[in-house]
Amino acid sequence: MAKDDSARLRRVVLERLMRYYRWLSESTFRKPLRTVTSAQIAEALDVDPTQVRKDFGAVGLVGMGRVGFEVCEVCRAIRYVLGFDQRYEGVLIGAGHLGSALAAYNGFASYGLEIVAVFDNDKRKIGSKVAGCAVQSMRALKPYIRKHNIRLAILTTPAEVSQELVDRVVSAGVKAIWNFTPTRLTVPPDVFVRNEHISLGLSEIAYHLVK
Amino acid sequence: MAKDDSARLRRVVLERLMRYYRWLSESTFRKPLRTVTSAQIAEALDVDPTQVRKDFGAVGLVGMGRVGFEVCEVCRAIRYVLGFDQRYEGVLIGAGHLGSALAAYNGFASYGLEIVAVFDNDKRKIGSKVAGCAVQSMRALKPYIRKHNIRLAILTTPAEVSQELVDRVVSAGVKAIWNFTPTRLTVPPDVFVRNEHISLGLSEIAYHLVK
DNA sequence: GGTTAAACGTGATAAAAATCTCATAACGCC
DNA sequence: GGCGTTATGAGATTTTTATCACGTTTAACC
Repeated sequence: MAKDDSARLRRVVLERLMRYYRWLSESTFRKPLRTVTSAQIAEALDVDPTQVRKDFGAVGLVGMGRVGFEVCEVCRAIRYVLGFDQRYEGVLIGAGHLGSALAAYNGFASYGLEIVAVFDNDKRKIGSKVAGCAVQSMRALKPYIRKHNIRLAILTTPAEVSQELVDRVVSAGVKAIWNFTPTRLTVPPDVFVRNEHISLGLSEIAYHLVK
Repeated sequence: MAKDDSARLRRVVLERLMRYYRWLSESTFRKPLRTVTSAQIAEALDVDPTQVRKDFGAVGLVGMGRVGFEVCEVCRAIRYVLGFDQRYEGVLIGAGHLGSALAAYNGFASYGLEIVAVFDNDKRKIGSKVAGCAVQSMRALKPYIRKHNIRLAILTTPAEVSQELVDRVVSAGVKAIWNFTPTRLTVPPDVFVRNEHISLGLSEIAYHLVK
């Protein structure tokens, strides 16, 4: 059973947990397994088996000798620790290509996230629908967040305006920002920012391609 | 001057170099600086000044006491090491939302990457234009790669078909894959894969939001 | 039931990454 | 030109992350 260990989990661990979870979900979908061993997971995901056991240990999972771990229990523990079962609502700021792509991606729901509103500055976009959400004017942003108690903002705007928008949503009560903008944001210490910079990937690609 | 050090640079270093480069490019755009100190960069990007100097040292940059580093020289060295000045062509596989977003992003050119063709399975999309490229049938994929000597494939297809597509493009000569699919790909050792999994970000977001 | 093989849990170890400390060098000022 | 200030560069240290090694547990098999 997942016991609540108060020690904060590190980012690398969270990401690995996510990968275990995804693999378990889809592999059980293909062929339901009752149990799984750390070696199987390690093999499939190209990590060390010890790593898997350590990570599982960190979220309170214990396996059985000779058998391994119960798949459904592992999934449950990860869902619990990562908070996938608690629904939370996010607003999407910026209805450009990337914003639309994110809004259209319907896989978020299974991780608890629901995108409930989309905002953009472009008058031509306002009123149009993006993945079921009517695009609203930026003026509506702050009131909306206040009213619906939104805690997550997903940012896909041009870099120039991102800091200003962040200040606004933070002052409205947002506690986490998923930043797809190539900008380092300044926020109060109680606000969490996750940066997602695709262009970082280019550094590695270009480097390996040119070598 | 950027001297060619044969030691392979690690991923973290490459990514930081990219961040330095981006910041330097845009900050010189705002207000041209002739020189910059490691402390200034560190301050702006929230890293340790020593780290900056170490990274610079790794690409052969030397600074001057009391002055710092010459901006244009730093930029040049990073461009050189990361290979931004060598143009390379990539094909985009999958013209969905994310694919369109990537194709439309015109920032890649300044890092050397040009997306020269787009492929999709969906008959309704074939022939339509995505960011200036006519979407082609998947059947044309392999011949195209062969003919134009393409070395990079950007993958934004559904997870189920990604491995099969990878096998095809690799057999056609592709040497690097930028994978936006939530799948671990198997490739020969001489092919480089960079995985870009947005859903990993969700693990951290959900965790922090729920805590 | 006892034996064996397979998998776990964990403390020790190694590797990698980040940070600290400080001697050295260069510019600006008098 | 000498002196103080400031930034670099490199070695030492710490922290984090990953891997190894091994004793323990548990199901399967005779």
